Amino acid sequence: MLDIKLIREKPELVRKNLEKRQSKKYLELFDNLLIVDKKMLFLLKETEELRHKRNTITSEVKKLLTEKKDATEKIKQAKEIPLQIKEKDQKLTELKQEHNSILFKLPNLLHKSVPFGKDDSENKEIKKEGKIQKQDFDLIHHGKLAADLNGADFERAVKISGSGFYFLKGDLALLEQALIRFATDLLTKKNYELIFPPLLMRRKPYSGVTDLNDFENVMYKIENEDLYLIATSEHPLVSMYMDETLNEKNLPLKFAGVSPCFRKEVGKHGLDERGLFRVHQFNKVEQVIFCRPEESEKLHEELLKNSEKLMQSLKIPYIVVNVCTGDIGVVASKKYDVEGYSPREKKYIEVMSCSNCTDFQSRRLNIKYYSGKEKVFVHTLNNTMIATARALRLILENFQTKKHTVKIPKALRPYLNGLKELKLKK
RNA sequence: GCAGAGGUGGCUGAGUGGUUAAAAGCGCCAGCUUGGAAAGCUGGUAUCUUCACGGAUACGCGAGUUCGAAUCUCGUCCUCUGCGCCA
Repeated sequence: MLDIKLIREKPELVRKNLEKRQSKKYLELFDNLLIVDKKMLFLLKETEELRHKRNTITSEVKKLLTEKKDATEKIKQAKEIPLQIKEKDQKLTELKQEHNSILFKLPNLLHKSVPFGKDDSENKEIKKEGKIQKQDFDLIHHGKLAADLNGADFERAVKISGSGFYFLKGDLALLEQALIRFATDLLTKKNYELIFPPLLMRRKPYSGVTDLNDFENVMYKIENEDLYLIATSEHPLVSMYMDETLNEKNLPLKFAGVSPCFRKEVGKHGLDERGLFRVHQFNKVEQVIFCRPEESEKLHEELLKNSEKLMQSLKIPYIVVNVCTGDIGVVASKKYDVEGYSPREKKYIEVMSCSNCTDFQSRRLNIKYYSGKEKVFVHTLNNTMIATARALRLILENFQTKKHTVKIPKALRPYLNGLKELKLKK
C-alpha cells in the first residue's frame, strides 16, 4: 500500500513512478484515487463540523441538567443533528471503502535502480558466477532420471493427486532433506531464526502480503473455510507481526522459514517444466527480514549474498538479474532473481527471488516500530534460500554423468551420511 | 461441534450512561542529576484532518436505543477455558 500523504504532497512523483509499469490500468486507478481523495476529505470536514456542533450542544445540555435547569429547547435542537450526520456518514463510508480498495490495488513504488523493460526478457544481468561443466553426452531429462534412479514416482502421484505432484523416494528424498538442512544451517549460523510456520492462513493477513490477483491465480483455498494454503513461508512469516509495534532494539528481525509451498500453476507447460520444475507442491527455505527503512537496501544485498553463497557451495553456475519494471510484480520495490544454469536447456532458469518490499506490506499489515519519537512502518524483505524441487533439478542436470549417475555436491555429503553419488540400485 | 468467559493504549490492567479518554503499574523517549551508570525526580508517549489555532475519531467490528454509549440492546468476528472428536 502506498502512503496517502506522499500521494497528496507529491502526486506527480508517484504518477511518474507508476508510469514505468506501462499499465494504463494503474494510471486510471491513480487519477481516480486523487478525485476520490478530494471528495473524501471534503466530506470528512463536513461531518466533523456537524459532530462538533452536536458535541457543543450536548455539553450544554449536560451543563443545564447538572444545574437542574430546563434543557428541552437544547435537546430539541440536538435531535435534528444525528440524522444529518448519518446521511453524510454513509456517503463517507462508501468513499472510504473506494479509497481503500484503490490503494490496495496500486503497486509499490519502484526503486530508481530498477531497469526499464517490458517483460522478463529485459531483466538486466548483473553478475555471472560458476563454471559450466563439460558434458559430452546426451543429458537425460531430470524427471526421467529421477524416476530411473528410483528417486521419484510421478505416475503414482498423478494417480492420487494429479499432475504436478510427485513422490520423492530413497536417496533423492534424503538429498531433499540435506538441501533443507544445509540451507538452514547457513542461515542459522548468521543468526537467522529457524521457523516452521502454519501452512494455512486467513484471508485478512494474507491480503496484506500478496498481490490480490494471487487469490484466484495462485492459491488453493480450503472449501467453506476462511483458510488458504500458503504459497510460500514468506506469507505467514511477514504477516506474523500484523497489527504490532515492534521494539526498535530488536530490529532487524531475521528469519529462516521452512515449509512446503502450494501453488496452482495454472496453464499448460512444456517438457522441461515437467518433473520437478513447475509443481503444485514443493519445499522451500525462505529468508525474511523486518528492518528500519534506512537499513533495507543494505539488507537486500545481504539476502542476495546468502543465496549466492548457497549456489556457490553447491557449485551450480548462476547469474543474478535485476528484474525490470515490466516483470517485477506488485509488491517489490526492487527485485533480484538468481537463475541457475540448466545444461539441458542451455540457459539460466529462475530459482530464487530476492525482494525489497519496503513499507508496502507493512502498511497493509500495520507493522510499525517505535523510534522513540514516532511510529514508523518497518521495511520487509524476502528471498528464497532454496526451493528444493528446482535445486534437485539443477543437481540432476549439472552433475549428471555419462553413466547416468549423479554426483552429489561435496557440501551436501555430510548430510547424506557421506553418500557421493546417486546410482541405480540393483 | 457444544457450553462458559472475554476482547480497553507499546504491554498488564481498572473503569458499567455525562467531572478531561482512560486509574494504577510496566516499558519507551527527553531533560535534570552523575566521571559514567543505576536509582530518583520532571515532562512526554493513539489516529485522522488543518498552513496554523483548532476540530474530529478511537475501548474487536457492525447496527440500534439516547441530546449524549467503553458502559444498555441486537448481530457478527476473534480469542481463551471446559467437554466432545482426534494424529
